[in-house]
Amino acid sequence: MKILKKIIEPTIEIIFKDYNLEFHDYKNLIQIPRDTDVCDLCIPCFSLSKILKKSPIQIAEEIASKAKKIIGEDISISSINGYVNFYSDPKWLIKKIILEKYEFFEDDPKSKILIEHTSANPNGPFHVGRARNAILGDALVRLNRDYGNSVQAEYYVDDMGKQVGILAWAIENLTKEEIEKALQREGIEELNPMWKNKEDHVRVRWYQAANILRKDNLKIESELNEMINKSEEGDTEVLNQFYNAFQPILDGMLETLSKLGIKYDSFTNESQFIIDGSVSKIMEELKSSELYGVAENGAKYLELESKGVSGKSTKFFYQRGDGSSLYATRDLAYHKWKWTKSDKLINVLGEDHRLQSKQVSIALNELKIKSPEVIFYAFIKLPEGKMSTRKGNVVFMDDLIYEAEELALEILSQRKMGIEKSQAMNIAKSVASSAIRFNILKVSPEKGFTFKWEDALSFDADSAPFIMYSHARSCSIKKKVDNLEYIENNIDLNNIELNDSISKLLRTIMRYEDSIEKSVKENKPNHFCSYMLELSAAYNAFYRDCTIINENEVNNLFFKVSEYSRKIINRGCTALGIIPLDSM
RNA sequence: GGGCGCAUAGUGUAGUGGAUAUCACGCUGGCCUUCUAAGCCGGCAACCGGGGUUCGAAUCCCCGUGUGCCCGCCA
Repeated sequence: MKILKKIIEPTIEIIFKDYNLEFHDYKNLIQIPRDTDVCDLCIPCFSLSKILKKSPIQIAEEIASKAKKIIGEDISISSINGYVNFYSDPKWLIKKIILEKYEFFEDDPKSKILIEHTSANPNGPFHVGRARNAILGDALVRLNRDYGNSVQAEYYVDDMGKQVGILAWAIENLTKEEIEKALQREGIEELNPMWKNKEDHVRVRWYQAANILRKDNLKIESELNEMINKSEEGDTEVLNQFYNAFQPILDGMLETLSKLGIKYDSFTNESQFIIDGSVSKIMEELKSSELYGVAENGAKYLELESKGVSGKSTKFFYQRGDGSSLYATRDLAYHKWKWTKSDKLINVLGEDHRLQSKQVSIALNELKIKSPEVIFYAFIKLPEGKMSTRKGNVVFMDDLIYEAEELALEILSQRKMGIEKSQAMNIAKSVASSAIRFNILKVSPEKGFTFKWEDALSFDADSAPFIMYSHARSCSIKKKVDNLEYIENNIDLNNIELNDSISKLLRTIMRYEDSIEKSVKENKPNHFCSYMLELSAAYNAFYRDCTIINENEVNNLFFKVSEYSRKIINRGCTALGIIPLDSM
C-alpha cells in the first residue's frame, strides 16, 4: 500500500493545508480499512469534525471532491459515512506492480538486529512447549530479513550452573542400570527405541534420574554444589566436564530444530562473561546505584520497590553472600556485550520470565545500558497439565514431527498414486515441518494454548499446506507454460476487461509490505500468517476465474500476474519458514 | 497476600478507538469431461458480567468473575 500512499499523501497534504491542519499531525489518519474489500486506503473524518466544526460526512465529501481533481483516474475516490475511500484501479496496479516491477521496502531505513531466542538449557530434547520459543524467534529472524534488516540469530548457551551441573554429575557418577531403576520408580516412560541413538533423548534420562536421586541424598547434594561452585568461578576443568556432558544433547536439540528449518548464526556461552571478567565489573558498577543494598550475610541486591516491582520480595539479588554471581548478573553482562554487536536487541522469552526480565531491564538502566525489546509467549499446556522435562510429562518435538510426516505421507499416497518414494518423503517432510511451524505461529504469542494432536497435525484450510498448495498450483502453471511455445508479447491494458478476482489478488499483493512491516514492528508473526492465508485464498480465486492456458494458448496478462504471485507467495513462505514446494 | 498476562460463534482464532466483528474447524447445501478438489461457492452461529471516558468502545479506564504465569542469595 506504500505505492498508493506515495500518490495520496502529497495531495492530502495540500488539502489539509487549506484547512490549516498541520499534515504531520494528521498523516496517520490515512489508514488501511479493517475490511479491505471496501477500499485500499481510507481517511475517517470523525476526529476532524470538532476542529473544522463541520460534520464528518461533509468533510469527507469535501476532501474527496478536492482529491479527485488532483489525483485523476488511476485511483477512484469516494466519500461514504464520513470516510474518504481510495480504491486503486486494477489496470493502474498492473502497470505499477507487474509491468514496472515495483521493489518492496526500497525507501525504508534498515537496521542491524540481534535476535536471541530459544536459549533452552541443554539438558534434554525439545518438547512442543520449549519449541514455541524457537519457532517464534526464527520467524522474527526471517521476517526481519525479508524487511531488509541485517539480523544475527543468537543462542545463549547455559553452560554452567545447576541444570548442567546436575547432568554432568549424573553422567560422571551413575550407571545405566541405576538411572533406569530410579526412573522406573517414578513412573517415567521408557526411552522410545526410535530415538535410542539421539543423545538428547538418551542423556535426558540421566538428568531426570539425578533429579530424583538427589532429593533425599545429602552426599549427592554436596558433590553437586562443589561442581556448581567451581563452574561459577570459571574453573576450566569443570566447565570442560560440563561441556562434554551437554554438547551431545545440544547437538541433538539443534538437529530437531534443523528439521524445522531453524538455524543460528552464533552461540554464546554464559561462562564467557565470568571468564572475561565482565560479570565482576558489572557487580562493581552496581554498587554506585541508588538502589544498592547489602543483606546480613553480605549478599548484594538492588531494591526495586520504587521502580514498580511489588510482591513478597522486591529485592533483586545479583551477588551471593560468598561473592559469586547469579544467572541474572551474567545476563546483565551478556546484554552489555550484545549491544556491541547491533543497534537493536530482541529477546524471545517465556511468560515465566516476565518479572526477571523487568528486573534485568531496571538493572541495565542503572548501568546506563539500554533495555532490549522482549517478546513474551505463553506456555503450551497438555490436557493433563504443564509440560515438564524433569517430570517427563511432555510431547517431544521429534515425535510430533514424525507423526506429521507419517500423516502427510498417508494423505499423499491417497492423492497421488504411484508417486516416487523419495519424492513423496521429501514432500511429506516439507509439509510436516511447515504445518507444525504455522500452527504455532498463527496464534498470538501471549495466548496460551492446550496442545492437541488433532490441531497440531491439521493440514486443512487454516494451515501451511493451504498456502503451499497455492504455490504448487502456480508452479504447475509455470511448468506447463514453459513446455509450450510461449511468446511473450506486450500487453495493451486499454482493451482488457478485468474481473474482481484479479483485482482482489493485485490489491492483496499490494498489502505485502504493510503486513511484513506490521509483523516486524510489533514482533507478531501471527499478523503475517493471516496475510499469507489471505494472499493464498486470493490466488485460488484468481486461479478459478482467470484461465491462463486455454487449448495451448497462453493468456499473457494472466500468466504475468500468476508469475508475480508465485514469487510473492514464495517470498512470504520463506519469511515464515514454510517450504514453498513446486508440487505436492 | 501482591504483581503481571489472557477472556470474541459449539471449538480454535483475527481484530488495541471508527463503516455490516476476521478466518478456520464443526454442522449444512452445492461444484472434478476445463491450468493439482490439501481447492472453490452458499447457509448457521460469538465480543465474560457491571460501571465509566468518548460524537463513537471488542479495543481505553475502574470494579467483579474465570484462567494462566510470577513473587528463590535457582536457572
